[in-house]
Amino acid sequence: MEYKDKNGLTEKEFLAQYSPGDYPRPSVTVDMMVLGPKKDYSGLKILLIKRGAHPFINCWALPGGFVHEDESCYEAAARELKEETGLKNVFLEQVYTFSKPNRDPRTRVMSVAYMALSPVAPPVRGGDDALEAAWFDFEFTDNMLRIFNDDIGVEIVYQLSTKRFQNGNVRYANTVAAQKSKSQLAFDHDEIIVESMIKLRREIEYTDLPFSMANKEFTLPDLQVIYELLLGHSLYKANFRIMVADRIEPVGKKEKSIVGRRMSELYRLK
Amino acid sequence: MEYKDKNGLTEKEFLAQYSPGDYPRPSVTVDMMVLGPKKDYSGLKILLIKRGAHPFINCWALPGGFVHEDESCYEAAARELKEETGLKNVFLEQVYTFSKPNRDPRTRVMSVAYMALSPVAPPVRGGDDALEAAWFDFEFTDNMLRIFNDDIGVEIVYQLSTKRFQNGNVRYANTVAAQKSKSQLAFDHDEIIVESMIKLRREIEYTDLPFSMANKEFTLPDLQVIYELLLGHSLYKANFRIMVADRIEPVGKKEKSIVGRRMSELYRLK
DNA sequence: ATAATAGTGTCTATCAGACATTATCTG
DNA sequence: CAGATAATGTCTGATAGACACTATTAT
Repeated sequence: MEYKDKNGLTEKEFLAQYSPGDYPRPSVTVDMMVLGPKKDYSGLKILLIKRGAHPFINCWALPGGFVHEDESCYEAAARELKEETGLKNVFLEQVYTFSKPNRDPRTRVMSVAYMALSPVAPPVRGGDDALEAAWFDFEFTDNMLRIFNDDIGVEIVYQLSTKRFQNGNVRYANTVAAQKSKSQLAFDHDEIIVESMIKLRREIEYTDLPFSMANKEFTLPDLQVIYELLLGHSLYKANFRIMVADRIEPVGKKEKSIVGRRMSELYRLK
Repeated sequence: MEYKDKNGLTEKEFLAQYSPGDYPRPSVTVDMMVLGPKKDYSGLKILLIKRGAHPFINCWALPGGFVHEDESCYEAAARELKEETGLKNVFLEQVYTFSKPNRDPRTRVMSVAYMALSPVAPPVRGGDDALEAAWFDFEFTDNMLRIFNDDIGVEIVYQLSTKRFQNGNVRYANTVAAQKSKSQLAFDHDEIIVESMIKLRREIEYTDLPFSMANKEFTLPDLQVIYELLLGHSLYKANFRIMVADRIEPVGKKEKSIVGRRMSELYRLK
């Protein structure tokens, strides 16, 4: 058990004398695609931060920050998310690690991308703070990524197209974004959004992920709209209900009567 | 376009004077699960490296190494793979980034995990080199991960079980490994293998990934065996052929006659 | 009653899973 | 032709997709 190395040291002795070498070490950040529904479920919102420093000064960027020494990437993402929005205990999942040597013009910075899905899009600090944050309308179709906020007059548009790649002896298609508006997202944050959306839509097939954007108690019409917003296409009501039937249970209450006519049942996730 | 920051600098001026701050920066490595078929397709092999230094001295570990300053993680993984095995242009894909602060007892080291699938398991340097490498038999079932090499008398076994997690308001199950043999894998490499296999099996559903373990020209019985090895269960021949029918095209040759009776057609990926 | 949305019934084409049969090769 | 593997045929039950219908509420 107590092996010694070529210098005659045990593991304990080795670790006591170890000092990290002078390998060049990259900075590591987490960046997050944070999505929440509009209050009336008429669309999705994405959280962006306005950069106040070079590079990409005055560009909008995904929220994120450096990973501290004593925390995992997940913990860093959860911390940043809470600092920015107050949100905690929301769905938060690693997507991909972006590491092209020149993705940040300052120095070597790798970014571990996360996606977060929240049942709400709570107010964020806006106006003339040092760090300006805002929720933007978010549209992701087959050939277009459109992020805009009419209140502050910003529109960021990317055209999406598929490009063929080869990996081993297998070819496959990948989605790439091309800037179409005057404004752009900072760094490679367009790529982060594209990868996150692809992963998100794939995971909807075999997880309960859309439930994380619903309230604890929800109506089936609302849940269906969330599915439709995330998937980007509409669903047949009857088929949708069959699909989720064995994952939900009725609460026994009905929603508070709105302007509408018939009241819908409230359900919760089993 | 030419915005200046709070110090009155343009982006160009800012970058010229920029020096990376003294944030603590982690070391970043890539680690790879490299799988190849046995020559007779009777099983899978995994490539491991014997550690010659603390920590985990004399333990077997996934191949990998530090990401250099001028390369992406993908490039680092491809370089390490070629150095170790001579393999290039094989299927290579990022799996997950492991970042628990204490996953390496020396210092902060994050690992970006990759998986590689090769059509062959070429000889590697073994014996008494400083860096000893070897292919191990690889078995991954619902409840067991078993890695062994009878030539060198090593067996590493983990029991697999499912543990429930919560993410946002969604619960889901995850696979965890518990060491069952005297020998173990170094670091959290058991977790890396588990995550890689889960991702691999999921991706078989919607990609041509198993073709990357077949030769350019292959017979359908061979391709089916590869599918079965990767998925971990057997398939019905007729159903399998229907499933892959529209992705393959006949070469017009038959395989060189082996001991068997009828010769099978050769196909290639469309 | 009417308008509007909530919720259910049911048909069909497709497909995964299962098993049975035919075809082709060697000795 | 006997033995072995390659390749194809076909039945069945489940299910995704589509559309039509009934139910419940406020005014």
